[in-house]
Amino acid sequence: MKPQRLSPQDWIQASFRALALGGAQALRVERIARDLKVSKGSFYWHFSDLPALKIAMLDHWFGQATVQVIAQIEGAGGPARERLYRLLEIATSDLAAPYGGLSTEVAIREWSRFEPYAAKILAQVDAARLGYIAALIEEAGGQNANKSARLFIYAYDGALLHGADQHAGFADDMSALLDLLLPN
Amino acid sequence: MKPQRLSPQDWIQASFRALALGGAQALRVERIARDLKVSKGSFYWHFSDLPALKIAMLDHWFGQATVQVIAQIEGAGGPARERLYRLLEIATSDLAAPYGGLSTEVAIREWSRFEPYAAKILAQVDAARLGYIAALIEEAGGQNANKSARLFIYAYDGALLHGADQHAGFADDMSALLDLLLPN
DNA sequence: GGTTGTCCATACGGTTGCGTATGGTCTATC
DNA sequence: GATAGACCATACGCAACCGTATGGACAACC
Repeated sequence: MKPQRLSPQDWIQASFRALALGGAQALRVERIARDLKVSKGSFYWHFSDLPALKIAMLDHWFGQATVQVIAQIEGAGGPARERLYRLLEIATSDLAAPYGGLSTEVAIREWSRFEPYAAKILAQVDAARLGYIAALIEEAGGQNANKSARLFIYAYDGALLHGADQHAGFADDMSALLDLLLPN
Repeated sequence: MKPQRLSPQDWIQASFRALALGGAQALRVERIARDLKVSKGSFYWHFSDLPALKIAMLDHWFGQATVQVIAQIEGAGGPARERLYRLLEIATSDLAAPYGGLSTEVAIREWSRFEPYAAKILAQVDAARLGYIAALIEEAGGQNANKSARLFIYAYDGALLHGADQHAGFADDMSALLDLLLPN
């Protein structure tokens, strides 16, 4: 074993692992350091303190959770209805949350209940997603695009909260809802 | 001020306040003791340790979250569709969560992600609710009662997760979904 | 091959929280 | 009004964690 040589990105990645596995409460310097087989002297070299790491995590997640997903869907093109289903595919895969699966989503949402900056970032992500989905629904000819988009997002996040993404039938349930919301 | 004289129930109630305000992470002996203007010597008289308090909380919540609500609805009677809307009313009021509003629900759901006993109780609550709602939907003539009940619960809990219960239009959104799920 | 800067280990003081031990106070009961 | 039990305060040891201070290891560079 040669001596570890870490970057801030390594710390951010390990922190997302800890977040997904143990929730926001697991974001502790010494715990993540142990996971990286390194002392916390390393951490305080790369970051000024724990809040700085959290800000870096949230800023990183912001790009991951909105810009990248939307760009991926829009890049492929196709009619709105098809793009909605593709959104579903991407969301139900773990592409949108590379650091520990969909539980990252839920963890950040809990996190945001008591950490103002997390709440701020999450509000931006939610607004971006809502606007994008509402636009897709409207383009697909759905009625009450905003309300439908809200319901869809609520159901999706509620299913995540229930851990339904680990059950079979999750994708079926979501596409059934989409069929209800779009003109048959 | 005469000297405090507390019961285990007082501790449980104060603990639910702490849970709703600060999440599962706020369930600390000394914090709740401060809230009760009492030292932790009192706590360890009424409970053996912190896990014992948590178990008492969850057992208490179990009755509150299922039995009482269902009994209240069934007691009033009426056709299934009407009972579903009454369920909505009760759920959107704070009757189902007397210790700090709907955020108790969300807090327990976070809590259950890392506390096995909380997960066990929550699973029982979820199963009871799902069965009850599915039965109501079926009685009201809805198709795919189980899937519809799942979607309804997902959307409801997702809305709670988003804090939508504090926005106007929450009840409207939910009843709109119910209209989609029931035969028009 | 000495110097400089990057990256990490170790040791320290301070805080917070758990659970225990011990003693105090109030109440009921006789 | 003395006694027993219920209820609480205080003080202690222990562990986890934060942030800082200081020094060591290693590579690059001249």
